[in-house]
Amino acid sequence: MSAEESILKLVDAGELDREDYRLQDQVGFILRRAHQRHVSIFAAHIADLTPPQFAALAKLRDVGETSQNQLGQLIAMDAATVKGVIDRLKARGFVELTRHEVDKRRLLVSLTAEGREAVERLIPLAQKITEETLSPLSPKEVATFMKLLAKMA
Amino acid sequence: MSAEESILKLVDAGELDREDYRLQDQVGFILRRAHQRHVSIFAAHIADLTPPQFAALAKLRDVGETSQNQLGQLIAMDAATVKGVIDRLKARGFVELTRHEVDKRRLLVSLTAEGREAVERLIPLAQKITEETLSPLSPKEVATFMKLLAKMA
DNA sequence: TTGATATCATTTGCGTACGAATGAATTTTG
DNA sequence: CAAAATTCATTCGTACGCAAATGATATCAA
Repeated sequence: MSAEESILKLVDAGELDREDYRLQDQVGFILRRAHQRHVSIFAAHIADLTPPQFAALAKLRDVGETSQNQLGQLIAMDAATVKGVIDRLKARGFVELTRHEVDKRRLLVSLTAEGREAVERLIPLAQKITEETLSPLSPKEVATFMKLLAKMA
Repeated sequence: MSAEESILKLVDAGELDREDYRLQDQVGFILRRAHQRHVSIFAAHIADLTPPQFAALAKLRDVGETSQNQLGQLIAMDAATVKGVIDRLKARGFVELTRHEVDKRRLLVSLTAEGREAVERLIPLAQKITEETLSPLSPKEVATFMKLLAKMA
């Protein structure tokens, strides 16, 4: 008896319980695996920086000086997480922190020269990472996938 | 001048550096956000269990008793991660651990009655979670998206 | 059979990720 | 203006996620 037939038999018998929910078919599960795969590809190309750390640097390159909180919003990290990421980048000399002159609550983050040099150098690698992550898909599939993924996120 | 024109001007001037890599367009970044969103939806429906914990329970329901390592492979978790997840499920009384009689290295994991009751009760909620995660997409888009996501993961 | 290899589990260390609580500074509002 | 509400940053606690090292057990091969 094939797997198909086996399932149909269970349906008939009203014993589908074990068949109607397959973990490996759920978006959440596959999303998690896709993300894991990406992180692994990232690490293979950029060993000394994590994706969140690179995201912070790349975004700082775009927007220049911002507060820690605002940077967090731009790269989808809550305040507690962003703090850790920025702390580590600061320890490496990639960013520097200054208090906002007017609003003394704010902590302004900006790239150091070294930080800027690092992002510029890494961006070509980041493009390769994106490419490799999407490599199982054809160009047309990539376009479709990115559109739908963005719609969902 | 529109943003488009502004970019074109930069291209002409050979100053495209800041425009040719946009973090928010990279798969890795969007994948991370999509995953975050899913986890958040999950938590809203199932507050007392994390997605990895539920994954372990759901898979144990499918396969019955397995070793910790093998379970890890089935749910895409390395040995160190799986240990923590199983420890917490054990502390809650959802799984029980026994040494393999023949191969004394192996630690067999299986659902307790309480664990089984919990999964069965939660599966309908998990289905809702999948639904809600995919809700920004039309049924046709869902089919396309799931196919491509699986291909990529 | 024994010595090399492989497998299973555990531990350590580091880095996200986020809820909740706290305190300082700012803004809103009565 | 003064009290209430909000914002920014920090800290604590919990939970993945993975690399690397370790120890116990099994398997393979000379």
